[in-house]
Amino acid sequence: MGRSPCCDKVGLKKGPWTPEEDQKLLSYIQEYGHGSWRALPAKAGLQRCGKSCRLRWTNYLRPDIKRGKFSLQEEQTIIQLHALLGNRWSAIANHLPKRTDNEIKNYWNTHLKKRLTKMGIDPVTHKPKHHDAYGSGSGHAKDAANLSHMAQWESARLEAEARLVRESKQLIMTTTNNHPLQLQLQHHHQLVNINPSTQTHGVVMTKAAATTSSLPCLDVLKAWQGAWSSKPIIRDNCSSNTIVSGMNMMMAMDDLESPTSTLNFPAVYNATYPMQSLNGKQLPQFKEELDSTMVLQEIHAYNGCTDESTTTNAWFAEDSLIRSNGGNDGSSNVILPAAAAALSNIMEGFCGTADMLVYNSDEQNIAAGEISDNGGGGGGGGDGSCGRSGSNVEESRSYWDSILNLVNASPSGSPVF
DNA sequence: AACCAGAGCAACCGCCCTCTT
DNA sequence: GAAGAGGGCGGTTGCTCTGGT
Repeated sequence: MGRSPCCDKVGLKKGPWTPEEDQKLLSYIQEYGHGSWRALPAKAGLQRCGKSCRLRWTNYLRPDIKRGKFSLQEEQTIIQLHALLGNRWSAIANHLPKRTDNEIKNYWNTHLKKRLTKMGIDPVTHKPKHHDAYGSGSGHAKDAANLSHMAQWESARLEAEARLVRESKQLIMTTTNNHPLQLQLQHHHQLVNINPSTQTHGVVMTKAAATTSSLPCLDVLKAWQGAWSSKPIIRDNCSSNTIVSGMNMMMAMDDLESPTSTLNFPAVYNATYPMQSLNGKQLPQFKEELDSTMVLQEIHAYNGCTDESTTTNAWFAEDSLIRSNGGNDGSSNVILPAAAAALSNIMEGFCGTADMLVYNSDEQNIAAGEISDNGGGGGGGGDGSCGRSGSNVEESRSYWDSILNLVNASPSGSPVF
């Protein structure tokens, strides 16, 4: 395809905009709207290409733009969303009212990236640069500090991912069934069972005996396995196949890697995800694949599933799902990368890898180190050994409240949440 | 006061996607 | 279905500002 740049016409001005040009553009758009950007410059009497006009408008002249220093909350939000979304600045900008993607991108590159680097956190992966900060041998104060910082960032990421999963679930719920969702994760030779249908409260994870199950949609899962050749096993109680998914979900299990922080989903998905083609159809780009409904459709198409209620399996590790679904306890049956990712992080918290925040049932009441235990021994995360101090809990709670409020207030058409 | 280096940011470039014909 | 137009997006560039010497 390809086409020539819109600015290659001779005589078109480039470079910084003058106040006069700004005024012309502003006046024209206020009176007529921008309409076709390509046609706009001539109509507005500007010697600029349409693209330049559009950029000037969207990044600078638009009346609903807030300029100036970023607040602490905005910074935190950017970091959180960057951990989740990577360099998808426009998506991030959707959650920062009145900020442009360009501004956020610049701010990230000039401030936040450096700050994270100074903290010993890789700004790309949002992980500590020296991995053994996780290790048991990190008795040094430096490592402890890193761990603390890292836990904060990881918590941020967890929150965002969980949010994403919730939204995905809400989409899918419109198309699904009433089958209870039950999910088991093998963790260090023990199964962790998540069964929202039997729990009304909190993230419930119980260790259970290993079972064998079968699953109609095994092929899809095998594809996942190929993509992520790590060890974890995911079982689905609704059927009887053992599903082996190397999904990054499992990274949390043994090597404590986590998904989205280490890898941007889009990049990973597009570059290495072997399930690029389902039934000869391309899976949606990750940009859109957050629209889980589309993924659901693709997977159904691939599996030839005619009955959504019985053929696929949903992973919903997010608290709102797991907490009482009331009569709506149906699992939507699709494997969502985001869901798995979030689950991995919940598991990560469950395993007590850091003083991690873990969701409780009330999304506005996130407690540090708390996790509901379905009577089976919730593991290290809930024993308080890795919890924050009380004041820090409050601080974190407050922080998350603000973030969640922000995300909740996100535009409905947001491509992310 | 002059010079230099680094930071900050507006704007450009080019790729990609979607929509229209 | 193919091709082109329009626009969005992320990466990069280069100018300006600021602080240090």
